[in-house]
Amino acid sequence: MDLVSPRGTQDLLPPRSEAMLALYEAAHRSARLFGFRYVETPMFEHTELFARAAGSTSDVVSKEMYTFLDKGGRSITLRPETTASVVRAYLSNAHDLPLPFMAYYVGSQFRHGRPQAGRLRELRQFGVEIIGVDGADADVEVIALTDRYLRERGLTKTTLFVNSIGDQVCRPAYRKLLIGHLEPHREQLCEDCQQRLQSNPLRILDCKVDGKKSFVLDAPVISDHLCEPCREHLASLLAGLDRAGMPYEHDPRLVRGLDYYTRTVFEFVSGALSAAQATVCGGGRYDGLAEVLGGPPTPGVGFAMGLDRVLLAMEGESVPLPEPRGLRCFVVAVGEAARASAAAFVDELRDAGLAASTAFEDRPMKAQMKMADRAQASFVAIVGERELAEGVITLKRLADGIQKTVPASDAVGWLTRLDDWTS
RNA sequence: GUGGCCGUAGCUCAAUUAGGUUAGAGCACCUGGUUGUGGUCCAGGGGGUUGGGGGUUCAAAUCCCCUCGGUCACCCCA
Repeated sequence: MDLVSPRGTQDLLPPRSEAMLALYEAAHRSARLFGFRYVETPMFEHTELFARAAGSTSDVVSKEMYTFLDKGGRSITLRPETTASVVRAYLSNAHDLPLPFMAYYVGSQFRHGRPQAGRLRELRQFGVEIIGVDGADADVEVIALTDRYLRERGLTKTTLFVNSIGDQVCRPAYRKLLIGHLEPHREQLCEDCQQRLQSNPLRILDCKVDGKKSFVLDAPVISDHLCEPCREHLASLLAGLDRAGMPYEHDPRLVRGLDYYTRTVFEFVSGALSAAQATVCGGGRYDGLAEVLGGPPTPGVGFAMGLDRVLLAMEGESVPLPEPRGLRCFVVAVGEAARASAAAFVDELRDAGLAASTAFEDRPMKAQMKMADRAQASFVAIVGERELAEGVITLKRLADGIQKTVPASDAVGWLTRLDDWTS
């Protein structure tokens, strides 16, 4: 039996697992701070949901999905992203949900690509969606949440890039214009871009190979060819970011792979990660998605943040990972006879809300002290024959070795009112 | 999914250059340094089918093939 986890997955163990947990907890705090409500959607969906939402030409759909037939013969896909699920869930429950619907989620996504650092087959994401608002203030709000979250994690080397990719009105027209500009140079394009000329010409602008060629640099950019409503939306977004004091770069070549994006697109890119996987968070507006899924026209905007990458970026910037709080007190029982009293004291501590633990077996005191140390306990309580005889408990603060013997009845108090230890 | 690099104890590595006796070290882990005190120090100990399979050879960690995994770039995205 091979004991390694499947390709592209990882076991998160202490202390890294606890750093990830801290990211989850912070995600909940941040989202709720902005008024988002927690949602859970299924880890798998009917394949059709993702196929319709993302567009069958996108890479995510054409080659990265974990798709299988269930025992009823249905085509099922492990979620590669969650926006489509949230919108589906919204549409099917719209009659009793408030508008705007502000939802957030935290969880795993699955994409079958070739793994490398910062690109896993099971990846953890934190995301939010605002459904039902078409004004740019909603866009500013989700960006502000991301910005705050990343800053509070201690990241300083991230840059926000924004752009507008137009809507159903101006994008097709721009697309035609762009193809017209590039068509005469077809022969000079790389193999990929010759394909993209029909499938996704906007991508050619940020192609690693062709992006620097003069006829590509001269190509028209979408932000110069937006329709009036889209132009206003972009202006309003940028004004909002300025007002909120968030630095950004307007990158007219920033594009998005999923078909449902309209108008606003944005990315937070970390300078602490290798360039190919440096996007820590991506998002944008998807005003066309609800209709694609068969619902009424419903605007939406959101982001998805890759928490595995956030963790890597923190490590890359040498941000100290949040220290998990250890035990308040490890209770050492000296001798078999003391174990019952020790167990009772542990229970008393837990009743008082203090994390406490003790050895599961009668072990030498030295070994128990070592256990306390490794449990990162702040204090050790010693319960032995002497203590039992006198009705006291010996407390030791591990950081400096200061030790006090106190009445057993007040021991919990000593471990609660830590200011008594200032001596 | 395409191409390059890599794969020795839990971790970081040595031994691979021209195949040659029981594959080493540091850190980590466990146990001791007597009778009630962790984190330091000292001593000892456990742990490796050299990712796996096949081949060449008297002999393979070392050479060849396949495979699995990691990593970097691409595709694309978080």
